[in-house]
Amino acid sequence: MLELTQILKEHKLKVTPQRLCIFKILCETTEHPTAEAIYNSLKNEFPTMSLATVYKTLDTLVQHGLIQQLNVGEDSFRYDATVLSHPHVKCVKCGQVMDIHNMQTIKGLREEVKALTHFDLMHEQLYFFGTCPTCQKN
Amino acid sequence: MLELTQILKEHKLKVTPQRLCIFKILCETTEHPTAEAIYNSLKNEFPTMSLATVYKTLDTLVQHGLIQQLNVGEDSFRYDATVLSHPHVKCVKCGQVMDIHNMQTIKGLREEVKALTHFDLMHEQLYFFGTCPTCQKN
DNA sequence: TTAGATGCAAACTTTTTGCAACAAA
DNA sequence: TTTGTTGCAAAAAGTTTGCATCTAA
Repeated sequence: MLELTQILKEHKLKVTPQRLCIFKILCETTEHPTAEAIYNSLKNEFPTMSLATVYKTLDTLVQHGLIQQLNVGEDSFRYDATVLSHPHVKCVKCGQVMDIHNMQTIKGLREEVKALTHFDLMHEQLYFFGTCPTCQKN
Repeated sequence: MLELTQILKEHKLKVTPQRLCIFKILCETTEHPTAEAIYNSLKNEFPTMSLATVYKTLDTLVQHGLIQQLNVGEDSFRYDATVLSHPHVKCVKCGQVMDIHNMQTIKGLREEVKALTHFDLMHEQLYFFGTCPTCQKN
């Protein structure tokens, strides 16, 4: 928590309990929650917290590069505290979204895209869809 | 147009002027339009066309695997008549979304994801972001 | 003290739904 | 004739905005 306070200060953001708590939730979960999900897991601790504040805070954190916004083909956005670009895989049965880290083949992929399109690439969003090991058994 | 009629019939879909026209627009463009954009380009020719019909038609076509829905991190969905899975690249300056075909490195990517996650993979959505050659010059 | 954040309600955007009239097969 | 489609309006869902109050610095 002290560390998160520090990070917010470094970005010249006022350190409020609401911000800290939203940021903390994102850092501690691997579930890539939506704004609504974050709001629901917070409103016990912060009964006066409003969904608008969640959205404003998430927007602020995205603007400062502290979290990233995901778009997994759903009707709402998800958020991820891991800013380093990494692919995600979503289970079409249970709906969970998982990170995939340490991919070796991405570098080659980027190079091929660059060669084919002549774009000056900045970042990418890679989403895979299928059935997770648990759902495969059922 | 005859060909599109044929395709709709093969899927046991009633062939209406609205459906044909929406399907045709998607087949002829490379711009990955949104529902709204399709509606706008149609309402001169079909003054009674409603946006709800566009959405219903797009949904029907997606369900039958005749088009695919894209989610390029925007607030609305785009649609693509090329069903074969292929990556897309979006210019962060001018906003255009382009197809990338004939990627050689995707197969290796899929295999690595499969090995790392043990998911039974079905499809993927790969989006790259950067500056297009035209915008680089400006 | 002051710049900026919160929280409520209202607005806005995109997409979906209900249903009566209509058109393709 | 029957089954499914269209088109309107209303609703739903997600997100943003305006503004008065409040709070961190």
